[in-house]
Parts: sequence; C-alpha cells; structure tokens
Amino acid sequence: MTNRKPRPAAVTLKDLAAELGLHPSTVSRILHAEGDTARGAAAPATAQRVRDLARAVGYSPDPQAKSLRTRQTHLLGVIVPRLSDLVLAVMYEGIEEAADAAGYSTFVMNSLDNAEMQRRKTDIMLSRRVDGLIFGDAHLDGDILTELAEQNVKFVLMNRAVQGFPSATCDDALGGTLVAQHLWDRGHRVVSVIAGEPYASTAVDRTSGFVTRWKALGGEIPEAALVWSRFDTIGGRIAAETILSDVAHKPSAIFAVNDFAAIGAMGAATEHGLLVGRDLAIVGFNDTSLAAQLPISLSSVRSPMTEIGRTAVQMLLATINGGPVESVRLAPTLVVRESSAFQRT
Amino acid sequence: MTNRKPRPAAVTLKDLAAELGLHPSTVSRILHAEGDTARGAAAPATAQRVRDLARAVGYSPDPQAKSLRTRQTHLLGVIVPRLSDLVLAVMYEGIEEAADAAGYSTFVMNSLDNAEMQRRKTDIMLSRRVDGLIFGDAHLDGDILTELAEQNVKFVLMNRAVQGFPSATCDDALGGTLVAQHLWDRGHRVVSVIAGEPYASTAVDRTSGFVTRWKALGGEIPEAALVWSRFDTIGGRIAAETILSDVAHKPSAIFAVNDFAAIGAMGAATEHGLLVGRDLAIVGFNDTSLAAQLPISLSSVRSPMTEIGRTAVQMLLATINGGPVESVRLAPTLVVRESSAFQRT
DNA sequence: CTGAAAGCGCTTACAG
DNA sequence: CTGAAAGCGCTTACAG
Repeated sequence: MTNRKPRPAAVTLKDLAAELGLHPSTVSRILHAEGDTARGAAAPATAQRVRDLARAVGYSPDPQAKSLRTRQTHLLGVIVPRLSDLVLAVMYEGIEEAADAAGYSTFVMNSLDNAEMQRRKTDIMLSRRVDGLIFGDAHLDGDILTELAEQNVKFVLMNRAVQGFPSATCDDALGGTLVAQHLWDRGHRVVSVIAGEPYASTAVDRTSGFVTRWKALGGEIPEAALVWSRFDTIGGRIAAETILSDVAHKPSAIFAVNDFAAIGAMGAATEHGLLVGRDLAIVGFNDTSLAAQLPISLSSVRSPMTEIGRTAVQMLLATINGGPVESVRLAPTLVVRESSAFQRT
Repeated sequence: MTNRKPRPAAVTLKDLAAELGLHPSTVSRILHAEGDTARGAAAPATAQRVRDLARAVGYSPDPQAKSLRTRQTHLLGVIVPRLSDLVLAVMYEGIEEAADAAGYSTFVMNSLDNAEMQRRKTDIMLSRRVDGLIFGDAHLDGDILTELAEQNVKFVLMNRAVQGFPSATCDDALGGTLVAQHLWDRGHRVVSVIAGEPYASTAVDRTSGFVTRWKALGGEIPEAALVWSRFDTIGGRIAAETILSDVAHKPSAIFAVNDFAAIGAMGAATEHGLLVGRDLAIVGFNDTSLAAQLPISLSSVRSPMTEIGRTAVQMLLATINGGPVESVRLAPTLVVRESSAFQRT
C-alpha cells in the first residue's frame, strides 16, 4: 500500500559464517550458548574467533527471526489506566528496569479504566505475541481476567489486586490502618474519607483498612463520611466539596486514598476558608514526589512503587517459566508532614 | 537456559488454507491485499470464504513472521527523559493513539536525560528492529542524533528541538513572549525566571522568548534574574530559594518554564512568608492537569501536549515512508489564574 | 567438534 | 484466478 523503503539489512549469522569459513549453525551454537554451555558447543579457539568477529561488526541477532523459531518474543505487555497517573508512571520505571535486566522489552498502553479499551489493548498485545502481560488496571469484578486465564494467557496484576489472580501490590489495608491510627493519635474524632473508585482494590482496601482500625479505636464512620471519587485532582476536589458542604458531618481530618485527590481536597479546603494543617488535617496516599514539595506539605502513605513494578515483572517471568506464583504485598510507611502534623485540642 | 514452555501455536495461514482446500499463498494474497486490491487477488467468492473463515477462527497474522519477510516491524521506539514527568506521559498518550491508528506499536524507555542511557536505550530499540524512533529527550548539542542520522536511522524529535533535525514542539518562544506581556501588563517591573535545564530547547526557548519581549517592553533582566534549574518540583523550590534570598534583586513575579518547578516555587514563597497571588505572581508552563486544581490555582502556558505526540508520530511515519519532513511548532495559549491575576500597584 | 537439513509463518515474484 | 517455490534469519535435533 505504501512504498516505504525497507530498513537496510543488518549483519546476519550467515555473513559471520561466510567470513569465518564456518557453517551458520556452528556460529549460532556458539553465540547462542553462553558461558559454560558454549564449551561443548565448539572448540574454544573457534568460539573465540566467532565471538571476536561478532563483537567487531556489532552483530545483533534478529529478534523476529529468533522468536519465529523459538516461539518466544521476549516481549511483555503492560496495560495501565493511564500513564499520566504518576503512580503508574513510577511503577513503570520499575518494570522497565527489571524487564530490561532480564532481556525483555515492554509495550505500554492506556486503557482509561474502560472495559472496552482493556479488551482492545489486550488484543493488540496478544496479536503482537507478547510472552505475558502486566495489568495495572484490574477491576474487582475480574471478568476479563477470568477469560484470559481460560485461554492460558500468562499475566500478573500490579497495583490493584483481584481475588484468585497473582498480584504485586502495596499492603493497602495496612496503609489505611496507619492513617487511622495517626489521625486518632492527633486527637481527631470526626473524619471523612475520599475513597476513590469502588472498582479498584486500592481504593477499597485503603478505605476498609482505615475504617476497621478507626472503629477498633472506638471511632465512628457514618455513611456521610465515605465519599467515593475519581483518583485525580478534580475528583478529590469534588469529593471534598461534598464533604465540606455537609452541615451534619464536620470532619477535622480527611483521608484521601490518593495524593492527587488529596491535592484537590486542599484546594477545596482553601476555598472554604480552612487552613490545611491547622483547621483541617489531610493525608494522602503513595507519597508521590509532589507531596513533600507542596506549599503546605502533604502527609502521605509511602508505597514502594518502583519495587512493585519490579516485583510484577519477576512474578510474570516466573509465571511464564511455568512456576507457581504467590501474590506479594509490600509494606507501606506513613510520612507525616505539615498537612496533618498538628495536635487537635 | 530456562525451560519455559513455548506459547501455544495460533492459527496460521496454512491452517486456513488446508481448511478451505486452497494454497497458503492464495490465502495470504487475499488477506494481505485490503479493499479494492483484493478484487484482483482472487475470485470474489473465494475471497469471501477466506475472510469469513479468518474472522470465524480469529486469525491474526504472526507479526514476527511477517516482518521477517517484509523487513518492517511496525514497531516504533520512544525515548523520554522520564515518563513520570507528566508532560511526557501526556505526549505519550498522543503517540499511542496515533501509532495505534496507523497499525504501529510503541516501546517507551526512560533515559533520565543521561547521555549513556540515551545510547543504551537507543541501542536496545535498534536491536529490536524498530522502524523508527521518537526522541523526547534531545539535548541541544545533538551529538547522538548526528551519529544516528549518519547510520540512516529514521527518527524525529518531540517536545525538544535541535537545529537540523525534524521536531514536533510547542512554540516555546511564543509561550515565553505571552508570559512577559502578561506580567508587564499586570504592572510587574522586577521579575525572575526559573529557566530549566540549559541543554533543553524548551528551557532555552521559553526563557529567550520571555527575555526578548521583556526587553522590548523596556524591562531589564539582570544576570541574577535567570536561574537555571531541574524541571521538577525540587528543582523549582531550590531555584526559588536562590531567587527569594537575593537581597539585591527582589522580583514581584516569577516565570517558571515548567509547572512542577512553579509548584516548587510556590512552596518556597510560602516559606518566605509571601502569599502567591498577592505578594508574588507565579506563572508556569504546560498547564498540566494540576495547575487549575492547586489551592492557589496556577497561571500557566497551555501547550497542546497530546497533539504534539500525535504530530511526532505522523512526522515519523512520513520519514519512514521516505518523505521530506518539516518541523512543526504548535501554538500555546496563556491561561491566567489566581497565582498571577492581581494587578500590581 | 562441525556440517547439513528442516522448519518457524509469512510474502512475493513467477508460472500456468 | 490459483499454485508452487524460494527465502527472510534464526535454532535445533541429527549425522558424521
């Protein structure tokens, strides 16, 4: 259809073989078998000649040809709600690092947390013949995942967990617990939670971790104290508007399950004439790079985002290699800053 | 080395051909030639049978096999400083969209603006046999780019421009101009610029656009008014510290060439007892999603980030198809908000 | 220790 | 209009 020029031919095994007066299969054996295995593959002297030439001419095997034979592409697919969510972008750094170290390359696509897009992007990844997938956008219902598991597609979840599938996540319930304890200790007795999207385990687990501990401490969480919301700044602002406009429930502290939602809540508080860190405590989640740098620095639950990404890759590779894989939950820590440091009297 | 199981075999052309009693080449011709071209490729009835079966069994051609023959992978490489920079993440959304629409898939890697990493990541992309590359991390010296051009690698630049190579960017100088005019009109006469990294055209052009207009209006820009900095929040905070601690040069307004740097500057201002939007005006750049939602909403130059990503893909595809390509500079607009709306008296 | 053959799944001239 | 052959660059039993 288009008349684009093909890329110029690179050096091939055949070229190397011809240059050295060897058969391509011999060259392949030497280059393919690394380290100890290579000893049996060819005479040491031959092996050395081959390797020297390969290095000299910058030989790099054609991955398409290789995977056509081996049926492995060393390609991994990553699907996230959106990469412009800093949390996922940071996790992706961990993925890239770990995948690279293992000789894999990664595709990333945004699904916008929309079921149709999730399917579409997954199909594209599969049509590319990825060896496995990492989903950062799993919904608690898990419908798509069940289908994929039936088709024997290799995948793991990241950031958000779903019952029955391996996942690398933060211990979100623990994070919520830490926040509840902190706010209680600082003297708060009336609180609200900006709870996030109910289809995401992160939102549900952080919220339930908080609620459970709060009640254990003797606190109450009336219906009006839980406001579900989008994960972004606008979502947080809208939720905080709702909370701060409620005349019946007047919290002295707000826990937002996401830093961006917390930032939106800070904006709403300012608009309501409340000084965050004095009139109202706010705590976020993930301790993104912004939290510490805000005009009023934001307390936040620090989750090991990069580590979660790395772990997801390791789990996926284990799955691809046929091993059984256990879900991993990494422990968060609470970082207290100006936004919630004050003692309520 | 590892004993992973190969992925299960998918339906192949041969399978389809056998099922229909045709030769694989016939099936290939029909499926390969789309629309009108297909008419000549086979009898309409045959073509229909083939297409029906292909759809029924969910045939999807093996991209590795296809590209081994055609020497095109329909793979694009994208290298950015880091995806956790929201600006690049949003541009990547445009890239993904446009690439997807054109039947291409994209790899993304972070180079951390480090020359060694840029080389390493580029090599990985090339070893994957990408059809072309988009660089979002170009440095003004352009050393690596010159080498690649000599090797006839197809690429375009995005976000940051370098003389002599095609790029899709915002008209950064114009953005700087808009800010200078705005601050002048609001009555400011002493200003400072948080200028970003001197190796990035974005930083240099935004700054020079600002300075040029400022001087044209009759203003002065002493040496101390320009502070180079990292693009992130911490960088902005440090730069603002320097600016606000200078007893000789007391600006009433700060232009930060990046929203995150602007947010850092807001933090520093607060620490210095200045109320942003009353004692000090601050203007950022890119109008990222956060700007409008901050406790004190941030004025910012809005750049068409998604569009820049899309444009980069279109330019790259044109380059791959052998066409000559012109650089594109998309126009920004200024969005004035609380942080700089006041009139200085 | 090395060579020769077969084949992964496609596409593309070339016949007929 | 359809078939048959060759070949893209690899790997992998199988010989010798």
